Amino acid sequence: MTTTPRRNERSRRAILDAALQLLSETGYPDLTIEAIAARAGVGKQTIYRWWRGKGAVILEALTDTAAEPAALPDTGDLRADLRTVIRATVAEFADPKLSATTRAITIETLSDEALAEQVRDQLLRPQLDSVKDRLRAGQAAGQARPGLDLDLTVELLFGPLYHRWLLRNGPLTEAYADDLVDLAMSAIAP
Amino acid sequence: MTTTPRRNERSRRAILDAALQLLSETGYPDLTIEAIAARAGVGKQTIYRWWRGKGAVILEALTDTAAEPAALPDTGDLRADLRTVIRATVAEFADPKLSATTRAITIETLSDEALAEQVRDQLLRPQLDSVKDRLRAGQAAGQARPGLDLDLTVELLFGPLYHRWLLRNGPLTEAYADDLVDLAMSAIAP
Amino acid sequence: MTTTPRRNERSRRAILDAALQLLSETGYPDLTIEAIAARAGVGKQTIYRWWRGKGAVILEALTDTAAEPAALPDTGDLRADLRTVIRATVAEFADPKLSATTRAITIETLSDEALAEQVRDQLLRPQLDSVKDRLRAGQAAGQARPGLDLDLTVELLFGPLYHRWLLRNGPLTEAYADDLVDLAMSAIAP
Amino acid sequence: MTTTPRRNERSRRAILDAALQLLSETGYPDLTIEAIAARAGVGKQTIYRWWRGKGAVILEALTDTAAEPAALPDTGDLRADLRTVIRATVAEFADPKLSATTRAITIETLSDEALAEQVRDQLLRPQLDSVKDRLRAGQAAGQARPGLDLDLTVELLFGPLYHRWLLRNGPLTEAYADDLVDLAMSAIAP
DNA sequence: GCCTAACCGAGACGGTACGTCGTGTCTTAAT
DNA sequence: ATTAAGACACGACGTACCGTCTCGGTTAGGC
Repeated sequence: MTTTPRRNERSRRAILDAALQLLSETGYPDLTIEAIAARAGVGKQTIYRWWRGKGAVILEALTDTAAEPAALPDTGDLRADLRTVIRATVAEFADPKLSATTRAITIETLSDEALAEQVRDQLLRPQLDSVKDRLRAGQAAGQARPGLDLDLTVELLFGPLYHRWLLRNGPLTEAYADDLVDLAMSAIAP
Repeated sequence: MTTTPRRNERSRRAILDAALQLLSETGYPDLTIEAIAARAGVGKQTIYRWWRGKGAVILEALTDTAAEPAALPDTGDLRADLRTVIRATVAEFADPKLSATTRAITIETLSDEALAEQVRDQLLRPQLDSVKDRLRAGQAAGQARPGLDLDLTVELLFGPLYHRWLLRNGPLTEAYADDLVDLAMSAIAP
Repeated sequence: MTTTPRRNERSRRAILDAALQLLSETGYPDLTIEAIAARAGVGKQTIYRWWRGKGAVILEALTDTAAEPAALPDTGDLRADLRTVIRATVAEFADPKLSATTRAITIETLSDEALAEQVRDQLLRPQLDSVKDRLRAGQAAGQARPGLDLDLTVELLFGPLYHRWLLRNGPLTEAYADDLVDLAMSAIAP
Repeated sequence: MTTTPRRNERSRRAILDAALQLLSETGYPDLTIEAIAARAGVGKQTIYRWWRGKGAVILEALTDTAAEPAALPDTGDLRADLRTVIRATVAEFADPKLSATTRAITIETLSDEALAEQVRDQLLRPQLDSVKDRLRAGQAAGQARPGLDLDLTVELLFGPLYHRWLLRNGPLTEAYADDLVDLAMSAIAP
């Protein structure tokens, strides 16, 4: 029987808060463990003891805060509901403040396979799955083609969005969101 | 009359070559200016004199090497031609060796606006534009809807691909490429 | 209550030893912090943490080693005793090996006021004071004029010596030492 | 027959002037060839072509400026004349501005044998010799002992002075100068 | 008065060391 | 046993100068 780690919750919170603060202040590449420890009033060791690196800290900070599963509305109108979610995502990406954390975690993801899995499973999948569920309901309601590969379809909606955002390949506006949904819908609708 | 900067071409090549070598050996996060300079037999100052950081070096190395515009084939069959290009891109992303550089430059892109612009204009746009041209030809040939927003359509093809690759959201196989093209085509075709 | 600086004595010794070694090998101007750190198996930061520069390191190395107060003999014959000490100093200056450290610290002294004070108080003064004491005893014994300014008199003995050494203004031999003492004695004796 | 070097006098002057300026502004250890060249509006090569290093530049600047042989007065009173010259030297050393150059050249002297010789022959010896001449005249006039080693005697006068100055071993005042001369005179006078 | 070498300014180059920063580990003292 | 604090070995950072090396442009003899 393993002894439960006598972990200091006060320190944990201070570290996660400090990390998010510093992230928005200095940007991810300039974020350091040293600074987090100092800001949190915590020894560096305490961070290294419980996390594998700054990526892991940020990930926990994120999942800890935005833990809501973001259930998708079902108004009965598939196109409208997709508009709602795509518009929301576009808005989040367009806001430098909000997209900072996503950007941060995405960077780390690119060179840390293990972290990438966690991010995918804990942050990305829940979001995509809720859309997938809505699409499935749409199929049942006859608003989406029965044969659709739903995983692929979800990517058809979010992929272009991430692409434009990451590669800065164009403006992220509400009109863009609507156009994207409309184009995707022509592949989705029966 | 401004004096032409008497830059040493031999050094420039040595630096770019060394950068690409080291990139494939150690990966981007562990790539250092110091190592590039040592490998190239060059003073660090010579790198800092002409580039803003390792991101800029890699970018130039990339654009310098793969400068070919990658003209798209036009067999008359739009779907087949798109399959060709998407399959090729999937193959590139699936190969750890080849995708290392793209991954590298994408990382830097995420936190360097200026670099991002250069990457977009010199690497990304030429690729996307060639596909856009093919789509336009497809419209003329009646294989694509006349009203399509071609920029959006191109993103519809490549976005999901980047999304899956960056976020490791699924396998990158030839079958995936084909399914993606088929799904996109149902939004493209008249 | 201030926390005692938990300084690593092993590192301190390794640094001082390495510094003295390198000093005799390469000479002071070519002595670098980098080399000291490497030789000592120590991070550069550890040197910068505890010393202000290479001058300070050498000073501590010197005071740490040659901490003996060098008590002057008193045979009852003032002239003979002064000969002894001046001959010893001449011999030290004439030996390239031994004078290397003195030369080194003197260089740094010339452009570092704070260091100069430390050198004066910790290395120079003890030596001069022991001679001053001997002179005072000489006065009591009637071998030196009662009215002598002893500080000045000490400088009269050592000044010419340093002058000849620093400015390379003549040979540093035993005969020179004796002549110097004799000349000075004619100003000292009643 | 060697061709006369077609040296640019304008550049030479600019370099020497710049060197002296910078010396008084930044101090000798922070004086760089690079800065001299920039200040003088001259290529670095031009300096390296004609001098062996910053020590040599300063030396030439010094000998070029203070070329006056500084003939010693002979009022018939040896003690008074020595007071004059020692007071003047003390004053020079006490003035931070004036002593900067001497200090600079002395530093370089300590680790450059060849330069040391030049300094000794071109700057130091002329000064000492003029005092030596005065002492010789003093001997003829019966104000100095006939048997004196004049080289040693000169050092007896200047040595303590340099010692006090270099090692910062006490104040450099007019009273000090007078006391020093008086003490030395008691070794000089018959 | 022309020709042609040497000299000039400018500054890029391969290097070395600088002093700083952050890493991840280790040690200490205090809960 | 965990914590805050921070020293430690290490390695890269970006900068400053070093002394050497082209580059054109200019300048001063020798013809």
